[in-house]
Amino acid sequence: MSGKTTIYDIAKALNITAATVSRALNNNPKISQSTRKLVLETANKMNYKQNKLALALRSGKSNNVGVIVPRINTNFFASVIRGIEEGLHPEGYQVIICQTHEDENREVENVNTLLNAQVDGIFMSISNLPKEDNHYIERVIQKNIPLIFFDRKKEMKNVSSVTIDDYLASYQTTQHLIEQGCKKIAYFSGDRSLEIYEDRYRGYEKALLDNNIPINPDYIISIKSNVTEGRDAVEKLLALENPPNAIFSTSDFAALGAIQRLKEHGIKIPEDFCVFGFGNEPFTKFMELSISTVDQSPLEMGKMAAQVFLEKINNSDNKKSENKVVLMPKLLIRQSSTRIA
Amino acid sequence: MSGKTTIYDIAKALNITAATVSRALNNNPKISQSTRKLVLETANKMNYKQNKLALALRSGKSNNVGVIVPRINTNFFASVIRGIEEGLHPEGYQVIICQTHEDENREVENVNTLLNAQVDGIFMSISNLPKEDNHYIERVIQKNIPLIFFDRKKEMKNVSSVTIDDYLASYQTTQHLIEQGCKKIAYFSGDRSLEIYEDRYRGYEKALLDNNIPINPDYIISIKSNVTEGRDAVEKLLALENPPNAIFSTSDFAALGAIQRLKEHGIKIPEDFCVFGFGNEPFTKFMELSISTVDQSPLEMGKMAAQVFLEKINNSDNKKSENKVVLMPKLLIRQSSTRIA
DNA sequence: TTGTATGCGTTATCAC
DNA sequence: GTGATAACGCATACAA
Repeated sequence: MSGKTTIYDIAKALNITAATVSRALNNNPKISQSTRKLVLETANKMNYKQNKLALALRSGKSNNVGVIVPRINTNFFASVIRGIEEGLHPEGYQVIICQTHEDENREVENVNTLLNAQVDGIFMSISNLPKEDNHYIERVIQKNIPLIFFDRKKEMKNVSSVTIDDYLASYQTTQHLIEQGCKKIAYFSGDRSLEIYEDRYRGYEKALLDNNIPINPDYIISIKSNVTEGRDAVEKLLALENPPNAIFSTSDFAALGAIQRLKEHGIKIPEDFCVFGFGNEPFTKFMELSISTVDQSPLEMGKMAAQVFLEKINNSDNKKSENKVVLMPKLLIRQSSTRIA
Repeated sequence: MSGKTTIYDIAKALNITAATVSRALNNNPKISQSTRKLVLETANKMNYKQNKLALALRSGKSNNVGVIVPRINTNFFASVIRGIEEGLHPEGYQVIICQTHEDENREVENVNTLLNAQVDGIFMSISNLPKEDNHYIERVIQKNIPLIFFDRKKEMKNVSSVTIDDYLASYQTTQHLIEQGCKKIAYFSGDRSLEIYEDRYRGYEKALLDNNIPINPDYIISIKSNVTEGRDAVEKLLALENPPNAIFSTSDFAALGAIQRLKEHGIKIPEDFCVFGFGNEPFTKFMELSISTVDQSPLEMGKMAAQVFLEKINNSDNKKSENKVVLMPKLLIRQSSTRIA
């Protein structure tokens, strides 16, 4: 009783065959009520549990999906994963997580591992730069297993994606800052070889253009998403002959660093200087000076990604098609950018 | 070439048998160098990838472990999971995540699901109250698959655990507050039917006792871990005839809510009132008034849990034994509780 | 309605 | 050193 009861054990106990047991367990119509009941009872008595591994091997369907993210312990990624899990749990899928640490070798390795594990789908937020070598991704598509990018996507045929409209978010944010009276808006950019950062940059650029504000290359600073880089960037900006009076940071952490450093310089926010972040990290709301930011609705993004996956799975003719879902960003205008009430 | 190449395909291509291919692939000593090389080459050419599912079924080892947490998107749990993943990845294990949403039915369901998926180990942070019915946990132990509790554990035979010394953390924190001149220390408690919260309460109690400070039942408030509950609790405390002059909150979020509300009442922190949190949520450090808190080193906790699991797996004689690891908490004394420099 | 036989992809145990 | 065969646990096509 301790180990594992199989359908054979049940069959033996009932002097019937394993096939019949299997049918009874699976509510197969071709079976008499009496034997079904009998099987169900003894199965329960013998504490039978289906071995998903055997089922998976037999059916070619593991009921597992893989999620690949740079790291799991940031609010954004953790929340997306939560959304995916919640969307897929009712359908009986389990979620396997993989981290890349922004290392593209790890990304390739993770994809292969998931493929070998026979997952039924892969969700991923790109880490590596969009090089020419997409061989490992092609393999996924060829195997005809659904691939869904979220947030950091790569434009590809036959690959679905769920993202927010980064261009729009960026455009609206820049527009907002201009309306607050800021004409000299610095921009903290992520790596623009990733689509989301390129899109955000274009939104910023376009908004300035539409307002007849020239682009100042000195105001464009490439940063990594952490506090220190935000602080350093502020130093550079304040050393300029003509320093800016606002920062739009594509990272909340860098925005925080910027605010810290600006304050240390005695600059008043938002009176003298506006700051806008991106990502709606929990701390942005909690600060005494709350930080304006863009909400990416990660939970909804995850749930939507789950839906996209399920649709692909259920419409087998649809499997080859792609579905690009673009969610609306939400500007959370808080104290750090509110001059005009 | 698109679908799946099996060892049979390789065997056929080489006019040898699948067994030989398998041996070659697994570096079995009983094989000639020449055939091995040949097999390896064609395997590579045909883009062969081992089907882990078949291997798992055959070997009874899935190379998957399950992690069960109340929710994945809090810094603490996400970081522990990260630690587990990083500790297990080098050994070839994949991590399957499950959420309970603090619902004990979900907890039972998740354990069963993981068992059916034939995971090689289960890591879990208890959600449900330690009722008498531990049947679902017993099943895990009986099946002889390693079970490791982290943080929210349950005292049981044959179950390992990794926790911090909650009693000590709480004792030291209370002692610290007393040393800062606070004799009237309110306490925000979690559900004391969970061991960690009981331990923390005992630490608080003992420190007061050791300092000849009587316990004031009005100061003990049971809260959930969120901002609102912290705010509400402060209201209750300030309405007392003899209100406290410090709060030790076992939740950072409640500590934040408390601070917000205290400030709104014009109470100065830390001059008039000290506040101490628990958990080292990222925002505690970022606040303009940084919040003192207890660091639980979640990353280390996860890595340690991974180690405990690996030791159990590798010493099969050790499998039945238990290993209770207790990590040292770190008090992070920040502005919200620093009167004396 | 039930039983028989087979295959999912591997590896281990025999033989040769 | 290599081949044939069985087994892991399950579900189904085919027979009966």
